Amino acid sequence: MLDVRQLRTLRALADHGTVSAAAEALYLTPSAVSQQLAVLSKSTGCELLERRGRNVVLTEAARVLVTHADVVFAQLERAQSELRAISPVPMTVRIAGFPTAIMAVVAPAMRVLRDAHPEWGFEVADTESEDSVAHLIDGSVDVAVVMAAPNRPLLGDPRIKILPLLEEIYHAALPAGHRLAGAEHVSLTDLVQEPFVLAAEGLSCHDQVTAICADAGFQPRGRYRATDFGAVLALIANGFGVTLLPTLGVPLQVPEGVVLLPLKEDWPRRVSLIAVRSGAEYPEVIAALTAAAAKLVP
Amino acid sequence: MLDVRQLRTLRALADHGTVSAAAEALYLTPSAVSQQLAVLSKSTGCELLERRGRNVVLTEAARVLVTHADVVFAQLERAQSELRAISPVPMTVRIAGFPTAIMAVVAPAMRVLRDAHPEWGFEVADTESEDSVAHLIDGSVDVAVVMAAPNRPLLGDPRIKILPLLEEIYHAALPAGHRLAGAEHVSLTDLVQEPFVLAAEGLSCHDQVTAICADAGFQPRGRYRATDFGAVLALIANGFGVTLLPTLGVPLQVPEGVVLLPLKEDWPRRVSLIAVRSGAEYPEVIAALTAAAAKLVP
DNA sequence: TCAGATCATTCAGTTCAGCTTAACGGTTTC
DNA sequence: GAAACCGTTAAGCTGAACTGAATGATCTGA
Repeated sequence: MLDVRQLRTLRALADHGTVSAAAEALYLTPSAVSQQLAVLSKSTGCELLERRGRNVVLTEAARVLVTHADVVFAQLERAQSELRAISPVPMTVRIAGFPTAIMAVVAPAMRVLRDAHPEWGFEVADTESEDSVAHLIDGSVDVAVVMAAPNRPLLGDPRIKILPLLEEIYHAALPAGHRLAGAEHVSLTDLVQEPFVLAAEGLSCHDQVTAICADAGFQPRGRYRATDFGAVLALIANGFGVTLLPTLGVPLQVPEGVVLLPLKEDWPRRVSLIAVRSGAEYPEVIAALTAAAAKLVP
Repeated sequence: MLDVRQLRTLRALADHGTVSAAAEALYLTPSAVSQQLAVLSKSTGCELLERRGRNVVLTEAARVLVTHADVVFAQLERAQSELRAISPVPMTVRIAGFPTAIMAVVAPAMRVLRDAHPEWGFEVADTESEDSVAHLIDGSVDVAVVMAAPNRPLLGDPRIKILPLLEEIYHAALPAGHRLAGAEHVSLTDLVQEPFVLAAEGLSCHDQVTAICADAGFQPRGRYRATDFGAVLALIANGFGVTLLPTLGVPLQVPEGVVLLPLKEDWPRRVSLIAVRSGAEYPEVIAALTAAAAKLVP
């Protein structure tokens, strides 16, 4: 019978592309990965790897096997998930999310869950969405709140189940005395010449704002950088520029000297998703997150 | 993550009822089984066994786990089955069947398969249906041709997939000079006083005939026993009694001195089934068996 | 064009998970 | 009440699976 450990190794190879990378992900040496796959190949009677230069690629047989393996993994998750619900050992939920989601959605949801299940343990990780999904797959996190993005291939992975969470619109944050501050709403085209206060490069908030501006046909000028929204707003309050804030980024108390106006356009939207491992779907956690999101964006 | 080997052990315990019996089935010591299940219990956080006197019984959690495990096993079978089809290593099909089925159905079907796939290997086991199913489950056989019977619980096992094969009627075999030998057909009630030539006790043919007679309200009298149909018919030809033969038991050449007459009643029927492991369904083999059966009983 | 870097595999040596053996306590049976 | 049986535990051992070093093949950049 097929060995699930070997299937897991094959899966890691499919994920990471090279034996070395798979080995690293599994905390093994390349040697061990190579040996495991050799045994698997022998036990199935199929060639699974094909050398392509100094690398290897999966054969058709290996791809078929990976597809089946994913179903097995999901079923094992499902079993474990159901047992966790039966088990007297208190459950520990490990949640990953991007910073604003944790503030606005995860934390309130966890409060509800803690009140309902005081014995549960909670772990929260503040990670960018790519990392969240990777942690989901390697099992170090159970539920992830991630942002939808076109270039996020892992969200199509069969091992991951995706559920919609919320959709945010953006607001423009302006200094109180700004020429546009009196309007009902602001158009992106109004902001072409404005100096922007942006998040640090590499953070998703930075990428999002620049992407939105790029879609609108300009590149945001901005000499000021700050890592969190509080700092960004403080800079804006003092007249250093403007920025775009997604709904979750709007703090409960808008600081003095900052005006938030909805965008005239309705297309720059930020879609957040819940991601869980297929089979291990934590229905209560999902329900709590969804409820918390519904309170913010009904 | 759950260990499939441990799940298999739990399954064996569920099958065999006791740790000792499960151990024997797995070619392990009871100690090993106990230890595996202890580890599984710890890793799930659930009690899986409950002592009941000097035995153990599965808890609810364990039963849930077994249900999930069966799905995993089937999926692993499915993967292996698909790879076998891709593999360049020639397939070996291991078929078990009861004696008459092998003669009448399995052998002709295998001939067709061998002509289509000269490189395939074949192994045939002549076993009673209970054993066939057991071998199917323990993996030592791939396809089994078995008889349906009310007291055959394993046919409801989720690890086994059942397909209809054929339905036989019975014939009465009489000596040529017998008082009933001239009739169109014979009723069971005509045979109440007749001496029967039966198969050896313990063989399914014996049980079937006595069961049919019991249903008709009498116990077959019979001092003569023989293990195979040829011998039975030879005894009948020499006037030692009568018997009931299912269609597959009717040899191509009815020996001189024996008359076969259809039964007037249509209810003593023998239903044969194909059994395969869920997931490993050998479609070509099934097709060949079904085709061979259709030739016999259109 | 060649040296150095990278990658997968092989082989020998080692380690530890998981087995067996042996001993024990509880339960049933005669 | 002794003997048989069953499951669990403890101790020790074995082999499957890992590591590490060596090899060959390939790619890259100077």
